[in-house]
Amino acid sequence: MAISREVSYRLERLILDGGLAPEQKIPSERQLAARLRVSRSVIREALHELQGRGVIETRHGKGSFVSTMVPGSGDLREQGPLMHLFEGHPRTLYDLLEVREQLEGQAAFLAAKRATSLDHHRITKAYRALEETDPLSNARPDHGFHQAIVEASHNPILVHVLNSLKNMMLMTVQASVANLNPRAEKRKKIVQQHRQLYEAIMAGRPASAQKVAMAHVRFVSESMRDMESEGSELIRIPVLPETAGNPHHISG
Amino acid sequence: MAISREVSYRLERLILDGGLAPEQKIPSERQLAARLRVSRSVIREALHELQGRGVIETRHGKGSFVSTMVPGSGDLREQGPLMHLFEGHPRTLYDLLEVREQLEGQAAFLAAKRATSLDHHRITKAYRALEETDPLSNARPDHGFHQAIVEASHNPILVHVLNSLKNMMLMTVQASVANLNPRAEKRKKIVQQHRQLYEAIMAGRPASAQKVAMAHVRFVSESMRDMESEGSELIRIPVLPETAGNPHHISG
DNA sequence: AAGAGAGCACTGGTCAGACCAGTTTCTGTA
DNA sequence: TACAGAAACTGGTCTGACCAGTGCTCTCTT
Repeated sequence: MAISREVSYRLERLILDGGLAPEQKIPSERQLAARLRVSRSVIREALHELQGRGVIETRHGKGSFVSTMVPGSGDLREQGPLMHLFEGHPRTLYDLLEVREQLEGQAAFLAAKRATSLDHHRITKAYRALEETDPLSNARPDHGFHQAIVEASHNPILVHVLNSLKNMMLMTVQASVANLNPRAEKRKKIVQQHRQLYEAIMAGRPASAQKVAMAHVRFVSESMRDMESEGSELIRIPVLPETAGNPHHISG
Repeated sequence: MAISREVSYRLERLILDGGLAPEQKIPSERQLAARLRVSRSVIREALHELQGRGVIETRHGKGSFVSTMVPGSGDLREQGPLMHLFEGHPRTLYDLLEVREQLEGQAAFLAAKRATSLDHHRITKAYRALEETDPLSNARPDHGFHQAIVEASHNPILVHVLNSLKNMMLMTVQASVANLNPRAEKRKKIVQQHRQLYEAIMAGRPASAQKVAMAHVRFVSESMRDMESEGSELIRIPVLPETAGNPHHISG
């Protein structure tokens, strides 16, 4: 599928499911481009599509805003501003991961319990792709692997919620960056966890799969914390006025 | 006005005013750009807008074509993205509860761990209201109690996700009904679970709180299954949107 | 002559970088 | 202190390049 279409879907889901309130400002085109790792053209085309659907409105020099009348958002509207959570607060990322730990664990549990032979096939395929790819160059296989597991849970609600959370994570800078900047020794541990998770699910050991999956997310979370506390060269997109730097040079 | 907007209007008018019939191919992007004397970017953005409005469809390598479906004639994009999940309603409810079991458990766990004295106060107040109300006449205190616990988790993401799930549940018929139609003996068990949950949180026993909360959701789920298999009459009541969680005092 | 295949000429899709045009914020002066 | 101007944002447009599907055509083989 075309990337711009994917992007527009993701943004729409984020807006409709993620509780972004009307009149809420969404990140600038350049920020979105950097975070989603696509060119600005793609972002602009996706935004124009959402504009056509009436999901957002754009004002020259100001930004793009969630439309006041978003169809189907009636129930989530009164959630109040959730967007401010994304603006530079690293805390939110860990809140996200805290929830994800639980849900990824459940997904693994259910996958080990319910996976059909077709699921097994898909998961295996994704796992092989994961093994044979240089993690530094491409994070896609990692996503594919986890996605296959989540879908093997055969719980559409779970799939949907985890998808929303993943989209939210993409809005934070650190998440993406950290995904691509694993230390060697940490990378090794992650590979091991992936293998354990794979084996537990294929062997049909729910409790074990759950435990490994939860440990995996927790490990990722802690790794990010480490990198952060080390004051390593985390690239921060300054949404807050206090850290006014230049938002360039994000792409990897 | 923005040029791309003008272009999309002109094209739409051209199509709708009879110039172009459904399934008819419209000129290529490069041709349009040359003819209207604008860059291809502008054309692409305008086309994406029309795509969002459902006026045209685009196929890679072939071109753009007028949609068979005319805009404005009530079509698919009315319903929110969540609603399609409820098409086969019965199963979805249990998927929902499956996820809730996990997250309510986590919320209870975190609440027992992180609740401040203010949280304790709120939870106690909600619990007292719960005790003193006839559950058959009003389900509000039940919501309030759980809401207070979730907010005491101090994880805004968790609060948000559980709120969304609760809103989803309210859209299913059975959920509301079952909430109001508990058998006497089941009601007794639920009261007991509430008490255990309350005590575990106030005493700061995370593991215990989690266990009880999960058992509670699971019990509710199983009760619904029982009622369903008994073939009891499902009273169809309209969903009341006001019970949707109030965004107040989400501690920060 | 008939068929298969390679190549080419389209189509849309993505990218990079530059510059223009509004808006907001910071800053140095009067 | 107040105000005007300079940054530093925002979206809007342009250019030119290249990638990726599609389908026609022409040639070479059989």
